[in-house]
Amino acid sequence: MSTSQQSTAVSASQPCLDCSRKSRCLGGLLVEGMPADQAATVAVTRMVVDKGEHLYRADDKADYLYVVRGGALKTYVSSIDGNEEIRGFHLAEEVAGLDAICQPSFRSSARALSRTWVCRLPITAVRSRMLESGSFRDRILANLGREFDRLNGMLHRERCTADQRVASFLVSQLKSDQTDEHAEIQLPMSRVDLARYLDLATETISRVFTRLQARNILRSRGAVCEVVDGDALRALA
Amino acid sequence: MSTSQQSTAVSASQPCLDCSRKSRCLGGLLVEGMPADQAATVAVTRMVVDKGEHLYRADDKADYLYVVRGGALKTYVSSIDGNEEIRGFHLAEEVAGLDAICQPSFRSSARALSRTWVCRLPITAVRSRMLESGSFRDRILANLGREFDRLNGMLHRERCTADQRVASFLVSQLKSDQTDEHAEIQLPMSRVDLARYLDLATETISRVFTRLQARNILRSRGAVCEVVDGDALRALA
DNA sequence: CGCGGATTTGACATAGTTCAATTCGAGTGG
DNA sequence: CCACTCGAATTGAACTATGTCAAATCCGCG
Repeated sequence: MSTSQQSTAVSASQPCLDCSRKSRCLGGLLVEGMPADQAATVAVTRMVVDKGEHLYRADDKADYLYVVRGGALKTYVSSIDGNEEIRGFHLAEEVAGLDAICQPSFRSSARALSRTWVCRLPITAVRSRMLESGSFRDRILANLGREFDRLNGMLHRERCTADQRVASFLVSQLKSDQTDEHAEIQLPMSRVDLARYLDLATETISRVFTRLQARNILRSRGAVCEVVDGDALRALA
Repeated sequence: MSTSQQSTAVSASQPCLDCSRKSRCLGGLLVEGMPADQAATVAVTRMVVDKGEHLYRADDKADYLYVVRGGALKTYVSSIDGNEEIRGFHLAEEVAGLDAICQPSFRSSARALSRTWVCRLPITAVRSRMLESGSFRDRILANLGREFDRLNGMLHRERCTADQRVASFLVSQLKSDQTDEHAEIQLPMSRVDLARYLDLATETISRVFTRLQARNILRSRGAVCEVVDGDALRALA
């Protein structure tokens, strides 16, 4: 992240109006095309969340959704035995809490994996804007659809072998702008969190990484993970 | 599409208007409060689907959603190796295809487990009605929320032991109107389909049933399944 | 009554877990 | 700059739940 200035500060004016990402970001689309006086009342807040801190917790009233500007989040539900079942990671540009648009409260908790910058959007504004702007409504519906796809993908992934789960996870982390060979992935989560996401033991994660490295598909040094043979990786998953 | 086996009885007038379930059913709510002439144009069709026939397939254009009147459906995605990953069963009163409201095409296929009666609702009508009627929009959002919950529940269930998966499935099949003890569940799906739903081998399903029977929690005779000790079953899950 | 698919049972194989021990690596302080 | 330290990651060895394959039994239906 290039942001040296950590702006917890609430901008005097609506922050999305002069945000550099307004054309791509949900916040920008929320105020796009609004009369200026209406846009000014949309209470979007920029926030910083320290590593390990919660953004929201399951059963909290779902008043806001969050767009990640930098850093990374995990969303999880705690099972009866106290373990975190991780349901998703959210990196820059991604939205967290959207599934709660249909519900009064969050069904999962969100916590920062590292210091994370987010924009907080009032759900009421989002809901009402859906009625005013067709393109905004479609954007939200598309996001919901992607959320369904993500959950369906998780269900599929968890019916695969450990190698396939890890491979398909890594493929999903490959940005499309990376040239196929020698792409470098910066994994923001610990092996423990990855294990809780893929429903494997951390030891198994570790063993799979070693195996992939032995087969010259991967080179992993801690959080950095260099994909040596992208095709082989994709073929696995 | 194998429409050949799908017999279609088109009622002369809009079928939801004088349907006995109109107060509970999505179809009824769709036309409720509409001016009579508008309601008449909403093209809801009653259909019968024979056992084994498809209602829709993955990648079909998602023009309709379906309310089950009687019988049972399964929705599934076929994985690369040709196996059906069953994503849900839909019994009477339930809705299938709703997740496609956000997408141009279905992401799963739906097939009848036995002769099944459904009402087919045009998605365009549903989408536009969402803009006109707040209560209808909320009903749809609530259904989408339940769909998210269902998928999250599946994710949780598949992180449990075989006994827990079966137990929690059986508990989910217990109707609330059944007195706790000696409730009888009529399972509409084969052991094979149940296995593909819970991601277990059919042999494992069978063994779990035998185990539960040995512990006097269950008594199963083929498709009929008598819950002898509901509390024990719930405690397992 | 007997056929054929569905279900159950048994014996064995194995992927992944668990527990324990070792190594790595990023901070920290001298 | 080098030793410490402490948690995270890796490796090893034994265990177990579930899968696989094969055989036996059940059950609905012509």
